[in-house]
Amino acid sequence: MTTQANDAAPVPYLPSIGRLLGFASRAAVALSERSLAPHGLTLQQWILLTALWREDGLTVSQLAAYYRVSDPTASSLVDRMEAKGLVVRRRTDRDRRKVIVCLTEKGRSLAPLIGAYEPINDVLLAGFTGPERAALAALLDRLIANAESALAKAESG
Amino acid sequence: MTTQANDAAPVPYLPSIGRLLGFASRAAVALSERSLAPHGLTLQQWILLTALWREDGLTVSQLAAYYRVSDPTASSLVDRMEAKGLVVRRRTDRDRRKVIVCLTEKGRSLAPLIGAYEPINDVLLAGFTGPERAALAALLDRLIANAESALAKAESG
DNA sequence: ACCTTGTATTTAGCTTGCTAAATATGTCAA
DNA sequence: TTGACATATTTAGCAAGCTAAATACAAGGT
Repeated sequence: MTTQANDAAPVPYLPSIGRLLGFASRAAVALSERSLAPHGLTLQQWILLTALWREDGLTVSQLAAYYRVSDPTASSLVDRMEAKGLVVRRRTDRDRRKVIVCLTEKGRSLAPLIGAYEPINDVLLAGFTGPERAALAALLDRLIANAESALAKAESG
Repeated sequence: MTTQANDAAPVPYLPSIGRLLGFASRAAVALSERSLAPHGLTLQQWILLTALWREDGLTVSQLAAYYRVSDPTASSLVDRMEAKGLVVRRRTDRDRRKVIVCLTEKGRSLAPLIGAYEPINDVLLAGFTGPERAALAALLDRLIANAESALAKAESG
């Protein structure tokens, strides 16, 4: 991707929607990281913080569900956020299996960044009309539902 | 994500298009891996093979451009494909810096899988009309172009 | 010939995602 | 109460993405 003085014409793409989603997702992540890096956050850390800014003390598996990743993924994200001093883990007394994740003063102080998605959306969706933005979101929602139902079906069957 | 017996209502999502793309992309990857695993391929390996099936002997950076990933990422994908016996690396004589990636007999024998994206598309886009499929692809293309131009602009500026 | 600059790839080291398995705690029935 | 099962989290180990830096070769000017 970096060094490109190639003579040959590029191989054409197959019309695979999964590939397109991958390109779009990576590009969006790269753009988001660009805005968040000055604040010392990665996109994933920002995402978990948006949940905690609205409701502090969520459990690890609630955070995983919010971000739709596996529990181990959420757990290791929390590891790094704890190492950065953004959150602390606390065991609950009601159910000692559960670990709730609580904002530190430092984590809370970044709360104004909850609106950081807006300028990023504006760049990604530049030139999109209102109905086009709504259509894209709706189509993606349907695609996600299709994928998740297919995955769930294969699990049980 | 796995264990879900939570009492509390989930924290609502912010309308971040990047988040939505991430969900969609991960779900699509999971679904694709499901179809390819029986053939011993990951999605990423299948993607690079689709390029080689149509034009054998591409260089590492041509493969990186095709998949729109960094050169190191492509290089390590080729490492694993070589370890699996799907491809071999060969140094060119015209320019001894270049490494071309060539299919082995085993890699070539999987070529019928070049159509594997079709059933996956059908699952992801189940219930989508033809125009909706076209609209989604067009919107994603525009979003990708927006992101890449913003990234390129920031680099030079 | 030599020195600089550019190009192509790889190496090193990090984050993020996954599954499978380990650990710890809770729950319920016999 | 004890044993079996369920739930919540973490650990271990892997694949895939990135940037920065190392390596190796090419090309051009002096």
